[in-house]
Amino acid sequence: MVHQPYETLIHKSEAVDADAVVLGLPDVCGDQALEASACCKRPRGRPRAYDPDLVLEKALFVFWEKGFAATSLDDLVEATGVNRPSLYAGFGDKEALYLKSMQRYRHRISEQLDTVLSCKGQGDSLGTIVGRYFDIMIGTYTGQSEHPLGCAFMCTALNEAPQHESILEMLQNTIEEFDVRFERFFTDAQTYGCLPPHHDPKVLAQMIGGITANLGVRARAGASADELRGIAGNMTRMLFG
Amino acid sequence: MVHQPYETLIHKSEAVDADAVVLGLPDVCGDQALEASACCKRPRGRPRAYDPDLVLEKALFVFWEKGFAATSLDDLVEATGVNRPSLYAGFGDKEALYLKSMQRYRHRISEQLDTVLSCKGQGDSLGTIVGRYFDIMIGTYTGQSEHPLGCAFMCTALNEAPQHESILEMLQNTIEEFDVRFERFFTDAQTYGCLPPHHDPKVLAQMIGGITANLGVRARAGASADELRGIAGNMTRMLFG
DNA sequence: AAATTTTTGTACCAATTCGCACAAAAATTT
DNA sequence: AAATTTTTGTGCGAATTGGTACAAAAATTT
Repeated sequence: MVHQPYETLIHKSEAVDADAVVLGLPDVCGDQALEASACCKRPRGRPRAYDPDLVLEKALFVFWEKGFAATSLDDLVEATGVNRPSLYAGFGDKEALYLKSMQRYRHRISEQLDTVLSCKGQGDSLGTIVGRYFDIMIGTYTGQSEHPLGCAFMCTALNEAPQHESILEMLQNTIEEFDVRFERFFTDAQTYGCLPPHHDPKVLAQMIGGITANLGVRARAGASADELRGIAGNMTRMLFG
Repeated sequence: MVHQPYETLIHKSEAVDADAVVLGLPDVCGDQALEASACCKRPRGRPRAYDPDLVLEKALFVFWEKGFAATSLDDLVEATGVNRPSLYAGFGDKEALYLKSMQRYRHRISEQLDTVLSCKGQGDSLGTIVGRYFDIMIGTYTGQSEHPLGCAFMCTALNEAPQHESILEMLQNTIEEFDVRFERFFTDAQTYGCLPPHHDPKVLAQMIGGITANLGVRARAGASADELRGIAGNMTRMLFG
């Protein structure tokens, strides 16, 4: 690998790594590399040769495919191009790297939901909004690889939850965030008159969660995006007319 | 460990291992031990010192809790009390042992469903039948351990599916069996007049699958049986009024 | 009782695991 | 240019991994 600070490479990286989606996300290394990109001046020591966000993206992909336990540090080194001590210095041990990768995954989806889940009663029916939501999830469940990888949380975090307290907590937080988000969405829909008042927003939110889980499972089992869209369509039609 | 053929122990085992449910299930070792219990005569060599079904039950529990990859053979030896070469001789390698354990899990649930899922129009409403089904699933998701372990398939098989063809196939078969089973249940319900004809049995089956997945996930994240019953109740009421 | 057959249990192997020590490298600061 | 600071990269090491060889044990068969 050529020795070159990642700041000089990152502008080319979008062309070189077309499949790696680089998004602006909150700080992921507690260190100075990010401050360097936020602040004006470059930090003191030798500059990092990698882009932390890109590393997390590639690490996420490996974890997503092989699971946490079966992913070795050699796998991560090979996938990210960053050698072991640098990974440790930058992200902590394997568990910390996994958590940060998953937080990135979660945050990206969360931002996508921001753009889709807003019911202000401006003409879009609930069904079409929920349909758009499912399209996004189906996209991430099937679009990251040749073979669909399903939901990264269900497929990898569930497996580790009993053995790793931190992963369990992350899982709980994610579920909680999901629940309140959709409950709020449906209460908003009711106040804007898009949803009849006899529906219970909490129950509807749980229903959405169930359907989402179903899509994530089926994707991991090999279902195509078209199949999943069919299922999601059936569900939305059943629930919202 | 005392050297003693398991045939002399198995009758006491129900008292000794009260938590280990021993059910009659199809052959699990391709060998002769089972033929010995089916046939009259004892086979030729040294008799097995373990009960294959009990071993699978204990192995299942370890896999369920730690996942396939993180479960070591030492874990299995400790949990089952059977040493390594005997495990290999009796069940094959780690993957084969996992598959057999999961088949047992699957088969046990399948038999429980047999007793619950039969709609012949004999007074039980669809809601109560489906409610009983959810109770069974909640039982297996929360009842095997102090901490709920969730759905063994979702929590462990999903994780391994992309890396182990055989596990992926088992997962696909399980989903397929589940789907056709519930689709048939709802079509039967329609023919017996328990379900209005405007419902689509396939869509309802997918809905049940989604809710089940939701319960399995939430259990793994620590939800109590009561919480899960609340969710399941909301869902059944919403669907079957 | 000797021969045969199957399981058991010890001991081991090669490979892989995660994590780290330490010197060289690459930058800024003085 | 010397000193300082941080990252890189080689290499290692203790522990664990899945799997097996082989002799002793425990049964039936002859």
